[in-house]
Amino acid sequence: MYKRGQRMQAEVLGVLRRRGVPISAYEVLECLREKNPRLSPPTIYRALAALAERGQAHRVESLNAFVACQRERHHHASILSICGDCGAVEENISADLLARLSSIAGKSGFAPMRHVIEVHGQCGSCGSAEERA
Amino acid sequence: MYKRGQRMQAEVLGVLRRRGVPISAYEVLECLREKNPRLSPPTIYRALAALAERGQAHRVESLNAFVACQRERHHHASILSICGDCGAVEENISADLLARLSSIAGKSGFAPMRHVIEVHGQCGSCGSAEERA
DNA sequence: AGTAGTTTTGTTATACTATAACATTTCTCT
DNA sequence: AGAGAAATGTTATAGTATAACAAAACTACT
Repeated sequence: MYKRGQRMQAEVLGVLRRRGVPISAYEVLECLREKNPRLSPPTIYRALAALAERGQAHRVESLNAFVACQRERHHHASILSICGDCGAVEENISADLLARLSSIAGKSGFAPMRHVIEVHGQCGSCGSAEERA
Repeated sequence: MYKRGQRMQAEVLGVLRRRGVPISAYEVLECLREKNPRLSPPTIYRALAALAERGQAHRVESLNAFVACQRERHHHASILSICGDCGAVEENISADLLARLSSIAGKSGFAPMRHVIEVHGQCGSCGSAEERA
């Protein structure tokens, strides 16, 4: 039986880390149900929300999925590069790009609060694998 | 009764334009059902997919919603600034930012195909409205 | 320790988003 | 006109997310 709070969040983060690629909240749920069949969606979503808030996991908006943070805990917006072939995600941070983005968005008085930057494409290894074929 | 294809897409685009702010596929559906109660989700999703493909509408990934393109039809990635207060969206295009983003993502051999850039915050008018209060 | 009040977590149910699969219609070409 | 291809309509269901309330745990105070 699970303890609460931090413990649940640690379990969820563990699943995200083991998988490496973004997975849906329901995939997390299935994994953890193997040990505790009574778990329900809100429990998972709450843990995911807490992890995302603390920067330990990120929600991938364009996939409706979640992934463990690859860097140390941070509160900067990530640039997520998502491979459509293998699902791998690479995480980058660029204060410069963020500043430019804020400046573009802010031209007409807009005050940015949260940045969503996701790039879909093909990762290096899938690209070279395709070349060889 | 509606004719097919282009006609349906025009109806959907009309709804998106009248609303101005991003709305869900189901909100579009409800609007159009006033005239044709037999419409179903796949019809709307197909029209939205066609519009998005041609750059006449954009999917807002972080809202699971759709909005009419504010500029002339284009195939560049948009920078969408989304006001959390009023829901208004402003659309910007910056080849420079896109190039920088591609370069960051491409550092490790990643080949970008589609860019998702969304900024949540507060728009100019909601900001000044708040000041006055 | 007891207990009233607050916050967190568990539970149930349901709402919202999206698409698979197949039937029907329309189009195009001969 | 009729065969084949493409687009659309229809039914059903899969997948994502949260509202609302119940129960448990924690806190601060006596």
